[in-house]
Amino acid sequence: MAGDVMSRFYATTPIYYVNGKPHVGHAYCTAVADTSRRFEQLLGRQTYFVTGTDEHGQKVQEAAERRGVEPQAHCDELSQTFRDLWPTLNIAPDQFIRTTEPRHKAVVRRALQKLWDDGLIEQRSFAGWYSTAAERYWTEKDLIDGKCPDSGQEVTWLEEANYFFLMSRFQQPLIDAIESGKMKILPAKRANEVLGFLREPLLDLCISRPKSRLSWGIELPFDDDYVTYVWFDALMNYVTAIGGFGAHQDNQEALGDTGDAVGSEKSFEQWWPHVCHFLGKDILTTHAVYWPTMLMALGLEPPRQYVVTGWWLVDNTKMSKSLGNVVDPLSLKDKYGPEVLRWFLLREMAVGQDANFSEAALVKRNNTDLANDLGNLVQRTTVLVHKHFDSKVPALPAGREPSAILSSAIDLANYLRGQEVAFEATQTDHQVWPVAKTVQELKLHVTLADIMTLVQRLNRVLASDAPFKTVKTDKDAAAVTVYHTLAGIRVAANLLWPAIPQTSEKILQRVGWTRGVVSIDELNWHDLPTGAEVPRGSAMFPRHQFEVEAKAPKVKAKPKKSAPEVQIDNPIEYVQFAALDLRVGDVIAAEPIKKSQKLLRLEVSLGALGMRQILAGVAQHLQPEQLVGTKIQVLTNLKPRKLMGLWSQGMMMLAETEDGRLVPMRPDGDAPAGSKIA
RNA sequence: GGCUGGGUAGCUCAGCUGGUUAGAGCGAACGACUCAUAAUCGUUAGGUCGUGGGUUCAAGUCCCACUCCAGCCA
Repeated sequence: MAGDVMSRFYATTPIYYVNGKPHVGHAYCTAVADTSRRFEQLLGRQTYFVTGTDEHGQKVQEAAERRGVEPQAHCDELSQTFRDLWPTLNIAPDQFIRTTEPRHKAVVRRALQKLWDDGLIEQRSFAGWYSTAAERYWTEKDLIDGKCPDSGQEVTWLEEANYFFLMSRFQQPLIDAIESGKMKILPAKRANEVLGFLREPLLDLCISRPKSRLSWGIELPFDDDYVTYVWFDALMNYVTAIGGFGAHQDNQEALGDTGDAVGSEKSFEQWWPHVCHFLGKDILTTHAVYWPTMLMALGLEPPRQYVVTGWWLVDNTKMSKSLGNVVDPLSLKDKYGPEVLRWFLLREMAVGQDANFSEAALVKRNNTDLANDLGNLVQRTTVLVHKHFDSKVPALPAGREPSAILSSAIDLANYLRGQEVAFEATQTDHQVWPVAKTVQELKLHVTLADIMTLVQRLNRVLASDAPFKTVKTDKDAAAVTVYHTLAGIRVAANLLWPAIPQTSEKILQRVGWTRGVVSIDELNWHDLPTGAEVPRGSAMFPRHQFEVEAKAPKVKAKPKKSAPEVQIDNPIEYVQFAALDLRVGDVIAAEPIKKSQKLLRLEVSLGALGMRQILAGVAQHLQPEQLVGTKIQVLTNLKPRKLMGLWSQGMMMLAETEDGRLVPMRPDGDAPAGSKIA
């Protein structure tokens, strides 16, 4: 199949909207696309990878106005920050496209003209309550107190004519495309979502904005009082980038000589529809509904594949531009290096699901996967070469066979490469799949984990074959082990190249392989030439310290005989303790609750943290007067609970004596309300 | 409110069309080794598989109800 059209892979990211700076969501999606295309490249497919910026529309116009600059100047600046970011993450798009480029505007206008000529765009007048803040119309019943339900801002009654793309006509064809698998959406739950959306009648899409409201856009070719709706404009970039709708000539001019990739008459039909759109779940509808119907209307095939990524969360909250309390993940590339960040993003998150971001987790990934497993393997192996084999890849002595464990590593490598290997016999600890399979399913985290099993297997080989021992008694045996370990490292590094390209290339050098990364078909274990120089080098992945405050003290690791035995019932980790938010509170008010014999209702001030209502079951032990004006200890992050119809937003800490009395825990000395107790 | 998907070991999750003692990774414990970045290798984890019913010779695995969570839609 190699070489034919089916083996092409055109990867796109969304073109990012320039109303803000790049954040980890952008970086993640682009890194996945980059890695995915590199894997496809390894698998022998022709690939092309495009990213860029989306620059028209109201929000950009406003952002520019706020900064007091021209929209174009604003776009130039922000677009550049995106363009400059990718190389620093070792992300290598083939093309960076901007929607304000003439070549793109021309495509949008040609496309609109065609739809207009074909009667697939209609003018309709429309009236409704328009909110400038939300940039949309609302119906009467949407309004809350006569204001915009989203922004709370004033709305104005507008009546205007607009142009509508007759999207509704393509509802059934779209459903068919999804159900038949012609248009594949991963993960499957996202396809379900789209189908769910399509169970309701699909409306036509308003694709124009009157210039009186918005000037920053592409003029409609058939009515220059209007500009194009930003999504219609933006989505077309996927066509422009590969030379569709006559863009190939402009592409040639704009991009220089790209071979026949995107600048020839044939480039578009070569690449379309063999596309894989990577996108975040927040823009699923535009991509999986608007876009394919637009394409169908234009007489083109819908996209072959979508990969919908999830969000990075911090404390289960979406992380994007504005979270002042959190380390900016992107800044961690400066602290730990781009490859560590890439590895973390790709290995930690299952494509399509959400995942939690933390610096501690990143450091752990670095230390366990990269430093301990991979980096240390390279180090310990090459050191043996330097010490015992004259810094050269040892020759394979005749008549010596690799050990069983070593053979199993070779089998594993070939299995990962997709070769038919009787592999089950060689007990793997867990299920491993050929790289091609998991890559096609976009389970990149699984792909990487699977490749790492090869690294682990090689570490096992060293422990089991013990060349550092045999070298003293049977140097040939050691030579066999060391040669194969080097060869195995080469295979692993080559397979890991899509995720950590720079490091991978360094590792190849370190094991005496100077011919660069090869495709998976050519990745023969035994190709590593003997006698090649093995250069000296330092550790590739330094271990990092990142002390989580909640880390349990490790002091008691080796208890001495003299250590007193302490019986602890139900011991907990420090983490569990740290999860409790205990604070000093001032009791401002206290009163009994009518129908309850036990409960007192307290109003407690936590200083800067505000007031809390707390129901405490102490009515039979304490009078309200004994509490008002005093300080108590409060567990503030206990899940609020309703008792006797009242919310209790915390718990008062009490000592329960053996005879059943409840005694309030009171801070000794002067601790202000809100102070943390630890 | 409607639809969809979930609730499995401390944490993150696998468990396909129902079938022997419910799995992996991380963490933890213990042991081995000493070439290596105090790295590596091995052994160990006994969890009412959200709750309650039901179908079946047999159910995390199918059905019903309940509950909690997430997503999509309105």
